[in-house]
Formats: sequence, structure tokens, C-alpha cells
Amino acid sequence: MSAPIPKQSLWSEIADTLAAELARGAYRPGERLPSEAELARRFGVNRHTLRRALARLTAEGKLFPRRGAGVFVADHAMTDYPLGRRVRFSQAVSAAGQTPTRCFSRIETRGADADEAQNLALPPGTPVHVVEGVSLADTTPLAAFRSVFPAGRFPGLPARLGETGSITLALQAEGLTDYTRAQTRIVAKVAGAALAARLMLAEGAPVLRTRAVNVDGTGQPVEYGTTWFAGDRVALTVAP
Amino acid sequence: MSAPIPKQSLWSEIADTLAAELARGAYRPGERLPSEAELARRFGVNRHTLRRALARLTAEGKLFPRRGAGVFVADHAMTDYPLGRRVRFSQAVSAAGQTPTRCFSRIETRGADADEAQNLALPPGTPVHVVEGVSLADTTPLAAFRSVFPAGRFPGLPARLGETGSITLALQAEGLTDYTRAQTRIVAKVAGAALAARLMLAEGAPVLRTRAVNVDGTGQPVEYGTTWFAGDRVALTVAP
DNA sequence: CTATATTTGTGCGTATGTATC
DNA sequence: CGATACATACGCACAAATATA
Repeated sequence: MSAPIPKQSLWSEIADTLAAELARGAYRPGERLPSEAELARRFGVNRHTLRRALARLTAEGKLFPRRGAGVFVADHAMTDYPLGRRVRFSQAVSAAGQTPTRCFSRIETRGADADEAQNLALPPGTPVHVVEGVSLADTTPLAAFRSVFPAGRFPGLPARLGETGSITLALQAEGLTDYTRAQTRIVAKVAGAALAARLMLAEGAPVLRTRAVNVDGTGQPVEYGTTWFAGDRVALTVAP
Repeated sequence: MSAPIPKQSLWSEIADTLAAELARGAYRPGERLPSEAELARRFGVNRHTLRRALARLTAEGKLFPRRGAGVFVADHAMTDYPLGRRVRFSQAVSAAGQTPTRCFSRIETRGADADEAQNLALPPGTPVHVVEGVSLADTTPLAAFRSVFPAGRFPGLPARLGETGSITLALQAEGLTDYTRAQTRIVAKVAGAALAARLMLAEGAPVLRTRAVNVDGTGQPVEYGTTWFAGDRVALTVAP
């Protein structure tokens, strides 16, 4: 006889069990799970042990806890986001049959820091417009962004942004007819508290961060943009 | 009077404090931190509270705990990985001044599942070769991969892989002179237990997963590959 | 090589805070 | 308002891996 049990940790086994039940469709998306206390009783463990299992499923984007309300099954709708020469957020969301929205949370003008200055090919401290906001599909945040523009070249940009609600249109109004993406760097991060709040994600959820410099027809940098995509709601696609 | 303190959670404040000290360079990469017990005393909190702070820094890839030994400062060397028409892992690692290694952990032939069949444009159940392994820079795992090939077209592939140790060379030996990447989908995930072990990462660490289909000159799929990159060791770059 | 101390990982119990219903 | 449910924090104990004498 033998006991060939690998002996994982308890919370890990429970997480696997629950993940399998979720994959099987035992709970519908949006549905509430039994309370932590009930689940702890069911598995015969302490509530802390069960919470650790839930924490992993939450980080994987499968569950969504709401304090005071319960733990809910996340509703997954993956949006494909093509990463081409031009950025077309609206098209990507529309193609998925959803309504694109863009919301600016901060627009300010200040001196460029070292990183921004380098990427925009400006001396440090040169005035730049900084635009922050969130992109939504219907009511779900897909991405948070921060874009930096040389203020000297686009003096009226902040005003235009308020009027048009679109970066592309605002740049056109400032005389920039065409611009393209020079290079993009993509890294994976986990959401900290601030980012998690902006994207309505759990802390520790995976995030795709892209950094790109857009240039005009002469190769002059006109925008240095960073975008954080919710890892379990967006898939970036690259076509050659 | 007033208490204008936002009153974050204790563990969150501690995590921020430690993150600032790490960013300041208070501990060198590879150095051991004070033990959890000592740090807990320093901040005047329970060990669990401190551990939660460490957990976040670990998930962010800043720390690396070794059971029985201590908690260490992670040594970060970001490798840029260009995502072009052709895959050149060796070149990317060499360009960073490191030695590329590839190690195959499993080579088997079996029937294609639904997903594999669809991406290779084959009927489900058609025999395919499945190759799994890890790519390293020096001794650090950068990526884990799984590639699926139509077995009918490359009957001798498993043997060739053992001989050459290279997928590109093995395909050449099987008569495929040239192939290109059709499309790539990129998503962010968190590492589960199995993946964390293969990449020598902490569970919950962020991971970039790419899925790509490679086609020959006629557009026929010849490889369906999935790669998991360690999120804090690799940056994918996309050039237009 | 063995024994012992140290250090991280897991698990239980209890209590309290805070948001929701 | 009270009841419910998740979030945080403390304390204790032991297991497992490592380091050290």
C-alpha cells in the first residue's frame, strides 16, 4: 500500500476545487457564491484558510468580492485590441458589440520629468500637457491611460480635449493631421491599490502595461503614452 | 481639531514604506532583508500583518522569499524581446549580453484537442507533436513554452529536436525552410503553482502569455505556440 | 554527518472594523 | 436600526526548508 498524495497546502487544494467548479459552470457569471463562513464550513477549514483560496481565484480574475455583499463570479468578456500603426480604441470596442466611452480624470500642464523628456526628445522641465483617464466598454473599465504632449507645440490642447472629448480630434484641431506609433513596449504587472481602483479590479490582478511614442510625419515625437489594460478583459493582438 | 488621515490598512502602509526603502536602494539586490519577526517588531505589528505587506512586494517582483533562508531583494534584469515576423529568442538574449539556453521538458505525440485543431486547421484528434520547455538567459528562466505541430507533416520532428536542440533547425531538417508568424494575442495572467515553479517565480507573479500561429509560405499553419513570459524579466517590443 | 537553532509557510482561534442589505 | 458579510489585525502553534555549530 501507499499514500501517493503530493500533499499540497489545504488552501491550494480548495482553490483548485473551486476553480474546477467555476470552470464547470456550477455558478453563473454574476451569481453570488455562498458566504465565506458557509464555504469554510463546507470544506471543514478555518475562514482564513478559505479566504486564501478565494484570494487566488480573485487575483486570477475569476471572482469579485464586494465588502458587505458577498463574493461574486466575474463576468468575462474579452475584448481584442489590435496594436497597429494607429490606435483605434473605439473601433475595437465597437467591433465587440459594445459602446466605447472615454473619460478624462485629470488634465494638467507641468514640467517634463526625466523619462518624459527623453521619450519626447525635449530638455527636462519643458512644459508638457499630461492627460489621464479611463477607457470603458459599456460600463466596464478596460484601460487606464496617461498621455504626455509637448505643450509648446499644442498650446490649446487642454481646451480642445474638453470640447471634443477625443485625443485624436483634439490633436487635429491643433493642426496635427497624422501621426503613427513608433515602438511599443509591453510588460505585465500586478495592479497596486490606485490602479486597481481606477480599473475596478482586485489588488494583485494582472495588468498589461504598454508604453508607446507617437511621431508625426517627420519623425518628431508628439505623444508619449502609457496604457494599463485589465489583463483579464483585454487581449492585445499583433498582426505583422 | 481633525484627523485628516486617510487611514489605509496597516499592511498597505508598511508595504509602501518598504517599497520606498527598496526604491531608495536601502538594500542591495540579492541582499537578505531582516527576518519577518524582526520587521514585525520594527513596525510594531503582528507577523501576519507584515507578511501581507511582503506578499504584495513579492507579487510585484521586488522581493523573493526562500523558505528557511529569508527574504531577498530580487535582482532585476529586463530583457527586451522583439515581436516580429520571425522569432529570435537567441538573438534577443545575446543582445542583452547573456547566454541563451533552451531546455525541453516534454516531447509527446497525441491527438489534437479542439483548440489546437482549430488553430492548426486540422480535424480534431489528428496526431500532433507537443513540445514543452523553458527558455533561459544564463540561469534565469525567461519563458515557458508549449508548441504544437502537425505530426503528419513533420514525422521525424521529435527525433530532430533531440539531435539539434532547436525548433528552427529541427523544422529545417524536416523540410520547412521558412515560416512566419501570422498573428499574436497577448494577455496578462498571474502565475499559478505549476507555472510559478517552471519559471522560478512566486505564485501570483504577473505573466505575459502570447499565443501565435506560424504559417509556411503558402499560409498553411505549421506551429501553434503558447509562451508564458515572466512579467518582470521580459518586455515585449512591437515595432511597426 | 548529526543535532539544533533559525526562518518561512500553513492553519486555527478570536476580535473588531466597515460596507451592504 | 439590526443582521449579514467581507476586511483587517492580533495571538498561538506547528510544519518544512535552510543554515549553522
